[in-house]
Amino acid sequence: MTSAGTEPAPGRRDRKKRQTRAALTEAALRLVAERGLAQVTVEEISEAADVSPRTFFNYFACKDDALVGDQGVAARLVARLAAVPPEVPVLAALRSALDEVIDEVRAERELWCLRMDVVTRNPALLPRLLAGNAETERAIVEVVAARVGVGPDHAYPALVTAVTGAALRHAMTRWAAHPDRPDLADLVDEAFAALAEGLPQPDRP
Amino acid sequence: MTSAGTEPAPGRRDRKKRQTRAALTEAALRLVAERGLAQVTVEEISEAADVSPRTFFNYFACKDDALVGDQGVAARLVARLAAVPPEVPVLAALRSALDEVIDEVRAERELWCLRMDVVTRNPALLPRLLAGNAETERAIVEVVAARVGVGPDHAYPALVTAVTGAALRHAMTRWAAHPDRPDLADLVDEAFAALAEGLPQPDRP
DNA sequence: ATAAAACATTGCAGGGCGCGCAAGATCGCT
DNA sequence: AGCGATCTTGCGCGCCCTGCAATGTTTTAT
Repeated sequence: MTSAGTEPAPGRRDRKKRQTRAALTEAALRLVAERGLAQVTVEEISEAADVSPRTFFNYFACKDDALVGDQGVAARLVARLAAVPPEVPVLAALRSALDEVIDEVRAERELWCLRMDVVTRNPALLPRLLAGNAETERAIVEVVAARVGVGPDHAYPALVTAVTGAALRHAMTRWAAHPDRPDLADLVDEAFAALAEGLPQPDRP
Repeated sequence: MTSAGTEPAPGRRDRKKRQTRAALTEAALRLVAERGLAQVTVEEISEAADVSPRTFFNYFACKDDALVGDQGVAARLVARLAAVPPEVPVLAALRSALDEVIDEVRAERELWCLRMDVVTRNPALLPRLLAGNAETERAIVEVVAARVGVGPDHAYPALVTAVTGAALRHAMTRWAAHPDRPDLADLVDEAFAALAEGLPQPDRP
């Protein structure tokens, strides 16, 4: 069956593209994790992925994108968010929609460990992680606005999007910092719970 | 030793440096606001500020830094935060410490309008605005940790820092978007109030 | 099956960025 | 005035990123 879910047909071409893209990101992450961002050139990454340096830029607009590139996660997040029943509060809905992202992290655990390692060592990359670009943020803002029943120019949707994005990135950074790697879902839950309660100060020990 | 207030002694040299730095940022902002980020070269900025292109890089590590460069705002914010009485809750303390930043924005209103204009048109710059770099964030995290009475590796300080940073950037973006430019302090207050209340959904109209 | 259209990869050329180095100018201090 | 520290500048270099045109491969249409 070729008309399975939503995709029209993979085709050899698309498969090769995905392969090449994956090879480039993996090569980039491994090399940068080893030597540091500045000590790795696009030429070396392309070499490791066995493509021409010019081809690298057919896949990624810049070197950083090979490390934190989105790969359509954002679009799926938006779709998932739109599918959550409208009566669910916004924070809970966002948290629920993140389950899919968390699953993807689980599915490619090693790669994500590498990625977070690279990101924590190059904090300039952090904001670009997961919904870091303007287009994605805008899309999420619109869906959130629709959920709460206000216009997309209202302050609330943008605030919630920015703040929850920060909370998510915080949870992922924490996940990467712990050597024993607790479940990412728990860390995200903690952060979202703190948000929903107004960031109450923890009890002094 | 001229131990007047806090500064040792301005001196002609420092004055010239400040002048040059200011000239570079202003030139950069004006040119980029006019033509767009990609259509302005470092050479043109340096030309407009009447220094050599090489000198530009003695002041800023990259082109972007001339647009969103910190100028020590972060250090003052940290100092200010440490000066807030310990019994004040963290969110209120952060909000209070931001008064100084808000005053600086007021003092250089035109420049900040330009800057926010540039930032909104180039959203990749947004995270680097006001405490966007790793060192600054780390400093704020430490002060917050000390205030709350937990270690700097506890999750809470980092979460609060990341989230309030997002809220501040949200307020500034909103400030820039409004043609009538309401008082920035009010927008920051709104955002912080929403945070403290756990981001309650607004009433549907 | 064969031809045509569509697309991916590559090399080449080039502008711009960012930095290390060393010479010259300027400033602060005694 | 003179010395040391600091700042500016020119030069050169490697790297990033893009546009263009040629080649080869996959897909589609006939």
